Amino acid sequence: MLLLFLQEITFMDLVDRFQIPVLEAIALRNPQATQLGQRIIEGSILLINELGFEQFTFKKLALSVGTTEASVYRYFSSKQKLLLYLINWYWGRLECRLLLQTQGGNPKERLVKALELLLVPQPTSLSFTNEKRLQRIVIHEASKVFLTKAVDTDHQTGFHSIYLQIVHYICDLVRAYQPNCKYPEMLVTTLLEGSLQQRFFGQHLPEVTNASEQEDAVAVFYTQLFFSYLDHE
Amino acid sequence: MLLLFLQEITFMDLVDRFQIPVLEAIALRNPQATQLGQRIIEGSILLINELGFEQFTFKKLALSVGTTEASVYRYFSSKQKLLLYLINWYWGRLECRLLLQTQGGNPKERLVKALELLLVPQPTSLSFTNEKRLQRIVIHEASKVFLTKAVDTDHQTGFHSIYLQIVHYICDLVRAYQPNCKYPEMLVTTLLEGSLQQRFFGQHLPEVTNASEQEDAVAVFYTQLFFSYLDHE
DNA sequence: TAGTTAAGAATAGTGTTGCTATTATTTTTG
DNA sequence: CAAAAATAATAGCAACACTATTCTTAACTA
Repeated sequence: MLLLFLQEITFMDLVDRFQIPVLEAIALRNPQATQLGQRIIEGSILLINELGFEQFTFKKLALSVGTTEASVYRYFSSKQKLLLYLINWYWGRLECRLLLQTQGGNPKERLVKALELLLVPQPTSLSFTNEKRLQRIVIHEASKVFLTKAVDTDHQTGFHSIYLQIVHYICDLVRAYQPNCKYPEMLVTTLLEGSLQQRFFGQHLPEVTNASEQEDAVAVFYTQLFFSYLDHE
Repeated sequence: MLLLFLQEITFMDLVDRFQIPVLEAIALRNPQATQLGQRIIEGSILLINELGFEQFTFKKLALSVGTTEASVYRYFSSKQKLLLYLINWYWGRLECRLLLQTQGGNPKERLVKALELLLVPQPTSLSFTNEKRLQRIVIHEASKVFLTKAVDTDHQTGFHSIYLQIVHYICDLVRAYQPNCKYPEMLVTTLLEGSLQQRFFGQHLPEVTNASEQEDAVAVFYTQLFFSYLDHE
């Protein structure tokens, strides 16, 4: 019991302290290393949530965390980079959980665990409200790091490498479970992106989803979809 | 043979002349009704393709079609509205095709036809290159009409009604085929949005999709996914 | 046919955004 | 403690989204 408790602490710690090399390439300085940097991250999560990414500016951010626009530019060369940083932070923690929590068991069990981690919002040691806000940003803004003129150069620079790793890792689990699967990548990204989109629809266009009907509708639907496709052949 | 030819012409005509009430609410004036309006539409398709929506401005558009920024604002109150117009134009023509081409047959046949219309790019009477460009805009920019702070008011105003109608129509086909299906809306939007996203990945992040492997991979995958889910229960 | 109206276009703005160069201040470290 | 490095503040610029106002031309009408 005590051991379990200690493991819990250690695990939370691991996920949060997990070093993500990509993040250092995205930011000009490491914002976690200074007090101002941390205020910038905290403040940006609050403000992007409040205003939406389009209305969010470094000037407004600077005002809200008590600094100047130019100082924010010393950490991030653009607001797009800041968003990329936040999104990668989120994916980085998901990847960490995936690697730690899908080690044991047979292929099916590992897949089921992976789907749970993807589809069910996970608790963290971040403050509850901050975690909710970051999830809201992922749901509302994550696609915007792809849907930009800079995708190709961002991709070349490796800014999306964590996302690629996650997709690749789950595809390997899929192939271990069902070696005949012809389109594992499509299946996995359909799940990843689709589940986020359904949560967006649930909040804003409830007519085109069933996400608002039950708490776990998204997880249930995509798990069924996933395995009925894999078990069909 | 002659009759078939005439029918072809009439059909093309129908799709293109199809009146879309939403479009009139989105634009300040009907751009199809004046020569300048048509140049604005044509020019915006070219320029959004070239620059991406973020870099696209009314000033650049005005320059490229030989008018002034203020004149463009007499047709569209913002560049977001112009994008909404283009995307709704695309959905409008898809809806028209759906209504015309999925009338006969049993539920299964109607569903198969509907999926084909959704998943396989359709020829039109627009110039081939212009049609390609509009499809590229839908793939790269369509989500941006949802992912904005104005979703809720846009939705209330009915700016997304064509999209809702399409989803609703196909959901009815799904229910006719498989009355027990618990999550038809999720299934249909997963297909609609997923297929666009896979084409985006195919062009920019080929590692996370199988869309680039064969010409028809997207259509094949989503058709399989769709029916293995519906036939599973 | 002269007069009224309205659509269309041009001019010239306003306020905001994204970003940078420069200078000043604080903190770190040899 | 002094030099170097990190951090912050000032001020500014070009571009952007959008608007108010005026001018021009075409269309209808008495």
